[in-house]
Amino acid sequence: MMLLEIAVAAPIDQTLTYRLPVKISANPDGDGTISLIGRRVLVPLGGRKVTGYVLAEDVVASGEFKIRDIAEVLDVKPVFPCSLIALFRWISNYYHYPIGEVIRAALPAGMSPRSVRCLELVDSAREDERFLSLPDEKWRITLQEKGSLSAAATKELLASKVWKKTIQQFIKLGVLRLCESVTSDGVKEKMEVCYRLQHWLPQPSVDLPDESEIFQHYRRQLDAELGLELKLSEAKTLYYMKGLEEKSVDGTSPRKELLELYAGAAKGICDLKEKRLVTEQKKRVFRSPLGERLEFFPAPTELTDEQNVALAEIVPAIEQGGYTPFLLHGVTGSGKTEVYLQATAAALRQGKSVLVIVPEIALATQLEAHFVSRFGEQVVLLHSGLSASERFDQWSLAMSGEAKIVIGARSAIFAPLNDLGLIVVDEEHDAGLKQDDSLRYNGRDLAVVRAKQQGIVVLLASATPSVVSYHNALCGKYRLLTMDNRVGNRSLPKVTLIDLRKQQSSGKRSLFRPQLRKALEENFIAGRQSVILINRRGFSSNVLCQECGTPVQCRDCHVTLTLHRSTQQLLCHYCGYSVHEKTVCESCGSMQLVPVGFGTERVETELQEMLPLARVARLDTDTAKDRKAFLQTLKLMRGGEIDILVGTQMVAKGHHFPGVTLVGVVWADGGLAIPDYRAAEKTFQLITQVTGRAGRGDSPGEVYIQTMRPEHYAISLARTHSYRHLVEKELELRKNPAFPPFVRLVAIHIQGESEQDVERSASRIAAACRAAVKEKKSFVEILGPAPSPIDRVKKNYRWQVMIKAASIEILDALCSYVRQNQQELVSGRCKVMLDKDPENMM
DNA sequence: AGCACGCCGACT
DNA sequence: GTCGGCGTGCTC
Repeated sequence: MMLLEIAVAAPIDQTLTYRLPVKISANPDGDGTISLIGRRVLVPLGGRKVTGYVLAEDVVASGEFKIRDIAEVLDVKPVFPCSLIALFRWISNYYHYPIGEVIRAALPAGMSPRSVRCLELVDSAREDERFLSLPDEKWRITLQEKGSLSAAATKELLASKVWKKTIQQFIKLGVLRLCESVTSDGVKEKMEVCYRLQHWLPQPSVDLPDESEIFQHYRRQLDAELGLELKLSEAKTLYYMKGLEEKSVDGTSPRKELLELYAGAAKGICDLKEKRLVTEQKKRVFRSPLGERLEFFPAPTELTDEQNVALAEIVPAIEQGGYTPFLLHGVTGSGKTEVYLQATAAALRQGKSVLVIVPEIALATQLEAHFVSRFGEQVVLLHSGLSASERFDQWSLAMSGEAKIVIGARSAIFAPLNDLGLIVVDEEHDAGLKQDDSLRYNGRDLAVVRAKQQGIVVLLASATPSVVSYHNALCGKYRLLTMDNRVGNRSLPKVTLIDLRKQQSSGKRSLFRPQLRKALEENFIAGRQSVILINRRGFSSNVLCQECGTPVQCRDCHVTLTLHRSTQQLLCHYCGYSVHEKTVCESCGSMQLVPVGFGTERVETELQEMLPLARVARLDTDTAKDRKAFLQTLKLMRGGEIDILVGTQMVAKGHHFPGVTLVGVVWADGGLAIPDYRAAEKTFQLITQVTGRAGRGDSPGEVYIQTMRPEHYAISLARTHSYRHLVEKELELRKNPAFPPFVRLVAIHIQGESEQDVERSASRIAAACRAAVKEKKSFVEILGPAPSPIDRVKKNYRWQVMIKAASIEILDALCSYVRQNQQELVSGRCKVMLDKDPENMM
């Protein structure tokens, strides 16, 4: 009797114990030694069946509960390697999320079936008068016509007050019945019918000039050897099969291809099967996600000195094995990709596999081209943009070891690679690495945890590392690698600041000051490309001093206040501090405080008016919704078919646009006004990243930055590319009031349809936390409750409580406390979500 | 999450 | 006096 530790796909914190009954064989193929760990099972839970993930075998039951039998073993081999189990447990514990849900989120969608109930009309009761006399409701007609209802329809019906009772009566009468069935996965391995020749056909001894001679040869041969009389169609089929077999790896001919060559094969195959000359088998096929040919990138003939220095540290670490975290700070254009490629090659030489995490699909596609150019077929792409079946295929390739390199967005951190030797995280500072719904994990942090657990090298890289990561490097937690120079000794672009506060003298007010306008015109005439960045973050309602450009800040929190017109208040979304909207500027005393913000399209329109002949394209959240269109725009830009690309942060990310020589930023300080303690850090990163788009080709780049606050350190330091000064300044500022890396944060989000319930719940949670930490000696602070910066989403009101603590233990204790007492703390139907290390403060 | 068990209002 | 509402609490 074997007991198993199983994580069920339900919100239960603990793992459960189930028995593997003797009648269920774990290994239907007869091999009794293969473990169940990492495989999926179907288990009874309460009154239904759900997917369970086997985490351990031969466990000891505590005897506290009755142990039920597994209903079914769903896989013949593991779907995730056992090395990931420790990561799943860590995540469950760290992010306070049920372990089964963690695994469900980690696996490709559609791999966690559950049982559903369908209402059926009992056949013998088809003519039941009581049933037939029911009103002509849709469900009754469907039942009569099809005999059964879909799971969704059944659920809806049983939830309705009007019909529940009637249905139950008919079930009692034996007219209707509820049938339990397991939802089909949706994602299945795609199988293909293949044929295999059972009799070896010798090549014709002499070169036979035409096909009909070959057919005759086959017929004579088989007649002589086996006494079989072949029809012409059979001989022809054999001939084409032989051709296909020679091309295939495993000596089989796919039915589809065979029929394309020779339609008569449909009949021929049937006859050949009867004669036992051909057998049929089903084979896995893999659907290629590569829509089109990838660009080829040749390997460089030599590396830069800095690349060599970095690799001289990374490669030995990979060869020796053991947990070694690196932070690679390499300016834009310094050739970080080549470092990833060389490091990957080193890991592959050790027989290890490699995981590459990027913040965004578009970047994955770009990196993929580099990796495929160097390593060919061993590379797979794993990201949410793939269809469920494509994702499943890529997953299987990684699991089976056929793919050695996985490139993907944050969820690829769960890639089922065995023998991992290296994890690379590109653009490690990017907020896109943080998942901001349901399980709120940070892909970069998980990369470090996975590397630590598996004792391998992790390489975090960025032109603008996050302040927290850089601080870790300064403290010695990470090994710091620096690349300060661009490949080919190209200089970083010259950055010019344009002060927006200086009044425009003449005529119509434009979003572009003369200097930028002139540069754009000249660049267009010279046939070169430009990029214009609009900092979308500046579009929320902030109040800015017209005289000095300073936004109104919170007294305690070092974040910008948000304008609430309805209440005429300026409100802090961290702690709830508020002032009347008519206030004075703290830095200059001016009363000239005005709300800011302008429309995105206006930038595009104005550019088009300015340069009617220019091909202008826009890249923002609106236009990026369609992934294909988004990638198409990037491709057009890369191919030089767009003159000016306008966009939000998206245009700034590590895209390689070789023809861009001019970059303009419409309003650089817009992002400084967002209510986020990292506003300055993010603004600096954005400007630096977009600046890096200029002058990557042969011509040196120019950058024009329009700003209300040229003297603000985030902007002035970006002008001089002074990353290290920015870090120093930020670290100084974050000591008081304390923010990461000096404290840890958790945001507790409360949302629900009733504003009152949400507010009351938030207050109770905050009060309970305050009471719980009264005695604590080490630093802990509870901020709020306060409405979330975006305080109403889809009919839901949102509030938040923020907890700052010096020790992670206190933070975790509070999280557990809130979760355990949720029932008492939360009123009505409010949802509570814990966000550890929050990235997006909105 | 589902689903069962369990305690208070509108009906026969 | 019953039926049935949906509030708490468990699921190996």
